[in-house]
Amino acid sequence: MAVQPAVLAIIGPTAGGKSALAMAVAERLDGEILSVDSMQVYRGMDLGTAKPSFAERGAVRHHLIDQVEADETFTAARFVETADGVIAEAGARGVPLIAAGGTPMYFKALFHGLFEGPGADEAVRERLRAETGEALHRRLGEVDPEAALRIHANDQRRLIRALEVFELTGRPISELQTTWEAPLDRHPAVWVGLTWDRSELNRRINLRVRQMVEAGWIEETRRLMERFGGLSATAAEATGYRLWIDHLGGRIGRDDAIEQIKIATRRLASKQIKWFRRFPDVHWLDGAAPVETNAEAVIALWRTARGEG
RNA sequence: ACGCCAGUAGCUCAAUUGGCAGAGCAGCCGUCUCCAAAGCGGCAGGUUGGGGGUUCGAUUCCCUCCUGGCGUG
Repeated sequence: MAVQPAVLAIIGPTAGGKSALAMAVAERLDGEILSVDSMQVYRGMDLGTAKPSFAERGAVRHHLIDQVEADETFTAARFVETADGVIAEAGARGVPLIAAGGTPMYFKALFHGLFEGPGADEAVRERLRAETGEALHRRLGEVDPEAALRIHANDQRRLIRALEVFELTGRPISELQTTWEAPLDRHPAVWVGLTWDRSELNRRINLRVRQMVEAGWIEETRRLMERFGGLSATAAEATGYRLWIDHLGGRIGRDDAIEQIKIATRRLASKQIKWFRRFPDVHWLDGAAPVETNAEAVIALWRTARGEG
């Protein structure tokens, strides 16, 4: 007998209606939502990350939102650890869990697993960061030729990680990394994706960016800056916040910032689409269809997979 | 109307005294295993505003027209 899925995964590009669909499905299945989003984990970064409202969070329980302060660091590994706990606990209660979000890396890590290895070591990284990419690449070539072949000499971030793993374990990273070609089966799940016509999605992105600004995104950034003085390196990677920090510092005009945010968001959507379309066994639905229609289709898939015909 | 400045890739700009027209950003493709809304690699992109002239050779010098900006009337 096949394993009954305990998770319903909803993937798709930003501004594509994942949250609305997840809400609709969660309400009908009496389920809870697991946010698979690398930026909604930061407290106070609400408007810019399109975080669900307090009303929505009151109606349906959300997990993996507001995990740390905006001046702290959050990682894929920490996401997996926390999400594993949420899935186990919801499973024990018999509650359906809807994993929805736009961070492909987190989906990969959660359902495929990260390799067993050492975590980040800031001291080691700091030391390696001082070296040139060429020096790092040469050194990696000596201890792990296979990884050196894959990682470009300019890709300092990955060179540092590979050398960090070698220093900490004495084993090459290429030997430790498990294959990501296998099915995404760490947690049995039903996979649903939303597809979009690109120009239609771009229209939605432009509209949403404008709405976020009108809702007070710049003020939100100002509050974070007053509170922390700056965002952590990871939090600052969120689209938009860095532009607003520059805007508040008088380095860029409001309209220019908005334009750049629209561009960055379009690029984000493009990258998400490219990652997600390689995920196996996804039931793709038209994102432009009414939420009710898609919710019904998703619930039907879910019931079938669970043998609840 | 006259004078000055500018016009080069979708955008912002480069191009030694005339010598194969380049870069950043955007776009497209790819990559991604503890920072991933990040990072990295690649590709494509032009009748140099139009027309004429000088020259072996013009984005560059000359003439003319067009467009935009500034100044004076």
